[in-house]
Amino acid sequence: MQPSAPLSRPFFARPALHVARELLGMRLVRLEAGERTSGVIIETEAYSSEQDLGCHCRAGRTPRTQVMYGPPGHAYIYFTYGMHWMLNIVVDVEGFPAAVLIRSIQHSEGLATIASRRGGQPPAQWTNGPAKICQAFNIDKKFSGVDLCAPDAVLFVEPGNPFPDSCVTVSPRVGLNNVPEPWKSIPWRFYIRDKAHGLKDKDNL
DNA sequence: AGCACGATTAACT
DNA sequence: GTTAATCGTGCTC
Repeated sequence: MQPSAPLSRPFFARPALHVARELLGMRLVRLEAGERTSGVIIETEAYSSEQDLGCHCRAGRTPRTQVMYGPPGHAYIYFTYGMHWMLNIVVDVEGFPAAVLIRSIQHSEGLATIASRRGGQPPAQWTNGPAKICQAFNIDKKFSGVDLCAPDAVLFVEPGNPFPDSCVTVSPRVGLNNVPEPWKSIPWRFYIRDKAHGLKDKDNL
């Protein structure tokens, strides 16, 4: 498979639910010292608007959430539980706060590098969580606000093989234990139902 | 200036 | 199933 051009800004300049669903099957790519590390996105969550009480933007514009109000296609990175970084991609139109959290990927390139950063965990545990992806790809606050659509981006998303709806499960978002309804249960999480079957015959795995 | 909590993970029992 | 780790952020005083 030839390397393809990264997804450009119009892909991200749409409502969070659309982008979250369509990112499934796309490839998250990290360039580091000339090496490619990548994986197919298999789980995402949508966060959208100040009315969404599960979204950090419920607090409005703050130093942390500022980037979510900016142009789409940039990285929104935040730190939680005193030790974990999370990668989101800013979506929707500039001025409207929305982002998609990348929760899980199926790693496929740069496996030796990923293994070295994942502390002897078995491969199935390398990138099956938002903080694990950031650890595996060496992503932290230095990526806050970085443009994933820039010509020289070292973190971006490539087109992949889209999953049909038959492979996709929709559910409430994870970890919003103290968030009031309806936001706690609103089905804004998208993931591949049967990873083994869903990823069958896909490239570069 | 102080406080409670978190879009999690790994290591326990 | 339970819990410690660990600190930035936003809110209250």
